[in-house]
Amino acid sequence: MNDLVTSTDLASEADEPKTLAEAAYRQLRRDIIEGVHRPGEKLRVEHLKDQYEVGAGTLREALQLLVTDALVVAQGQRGFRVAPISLDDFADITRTRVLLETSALQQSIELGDDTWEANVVAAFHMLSRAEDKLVDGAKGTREEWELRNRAFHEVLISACPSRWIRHFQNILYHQSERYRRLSLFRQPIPRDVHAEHQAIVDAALARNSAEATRILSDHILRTLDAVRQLPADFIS
Amino acid sequence: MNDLVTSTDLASEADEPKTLAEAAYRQLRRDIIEGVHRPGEKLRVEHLKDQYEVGAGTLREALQLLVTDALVVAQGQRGFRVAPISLDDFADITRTRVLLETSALQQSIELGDDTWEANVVAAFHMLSRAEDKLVDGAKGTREEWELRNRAFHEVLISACPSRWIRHFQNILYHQSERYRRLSLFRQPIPRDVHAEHQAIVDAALARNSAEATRILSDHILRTLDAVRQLPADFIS
DNA sequence: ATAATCAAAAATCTCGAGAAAAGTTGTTGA
DNA sequence: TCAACAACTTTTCTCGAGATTTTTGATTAT
Repeated sequence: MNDLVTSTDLASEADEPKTLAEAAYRQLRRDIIEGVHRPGEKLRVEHLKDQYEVGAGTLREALQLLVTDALVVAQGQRGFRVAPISLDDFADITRTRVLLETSALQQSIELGDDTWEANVVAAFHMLSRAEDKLVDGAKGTREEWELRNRAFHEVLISACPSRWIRHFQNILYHQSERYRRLSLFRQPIPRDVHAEHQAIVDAALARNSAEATRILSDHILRTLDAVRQLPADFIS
Repeated sequence: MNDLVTSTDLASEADEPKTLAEAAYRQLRRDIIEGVHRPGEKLRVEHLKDQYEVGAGTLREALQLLVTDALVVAQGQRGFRVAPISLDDFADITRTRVLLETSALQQSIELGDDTWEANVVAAFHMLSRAEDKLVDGAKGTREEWELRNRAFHEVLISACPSRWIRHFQNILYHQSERYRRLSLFRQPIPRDVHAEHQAIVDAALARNSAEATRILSDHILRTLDAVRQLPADFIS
């Protein structure tokens, strides 16, 4: 049932890294998203090439790839640094996500076939299971939940034929994931997220486009409100 | 009057290239957009490094930067090639542009101040002048028109506070520009584009958001219809 | 004490050569 | 004649050292 979903992103993602540069890229991306490298931190090639066990030029390429995702900024002749964060930026990311994701969902609902429906309920089921394990608080369950949450949102819009919207949505998801992890967001669990997901699934399967996009919109925007109520030194 | 506009893109663009890699990147981008390197064409590093007079590693970096703009695709261990084109892709690009650009215009109309209005009329004036010269058919006037057309569309949404929307819109504009130049589109001039631009300006200054976005939407989508009526070997 | 100037140090950027992989051609055997 | 295998050529990928640029720290003059 898993392989119903086929990854057709612009930057093909799913498969194994075929080159050292790409491997370093993925490790670096993971470390940045998880906050190992702090926002605004300078990324010195000479220092990192040992840590990631690649040559200088190779690491350089990995950094360039991260510029694509806007997780790293390159400044002229002054090297690289981790993209800074701000509340304004997160608000921007969230609103843009709403714009893209609602449009994508609308098209998905319009065009999705039986297989899409099956994928949606399957992904929702996986996510629900992950939520059950989450209350126990065992280690690694949070990681699992993040993955399945991402998969759920991805499957929802998987029937949207626009590769560009999915591409941009993908970038924004990485961005907001960074904010989510960086913030004290590691709090217990998001609110009654389960009910919201359930409502989205119901509306989607009922082909109620207006309702589904409305709920999804609220769902995404709620994370913005949550971050707004965080301590001010969040920007770090 | 010109410096009213401040470039605040994610990937800062306006200034001079500060590095060899970036210089090569811009030349390559220009050549790809103008069709010097055809869609699907293989981009061999060994051959291009002489042509652009940089080292192999440097050219490699330039190619990576182009992957960001989705003008070049990198395949695992099999080098780079110019991103292929298709009618479906162009349709996708155009529709996504409509989604982003109308949203941006709506916010611009809502938030734009006097300076924004001044920039809009100024850019429109520059564009109109370029159209006048265009009928003479002197060389280089087409280039000038493209630049000012781009500037006009950029200024229109310049009051949109979302850096992300402007960033994505920027990428898509490059993409559609490639299609426009690649196609036989070099035809006389787009239709009565002037009247459409005029109508957009009027609606924007009247703060008639619904009207302005409707016209802009039609305006962008019309280019899609034009391409649809091109010979089939357009995909080349 | 503050500001400007200049030299040392660190980091980035660039390059060409060597290692690994992919693609091509020619040969052998059924 | 066709398919499979092997050696060769081409291309990509990787690495470390040298050249430029930026940054830091100390010195001097106002």
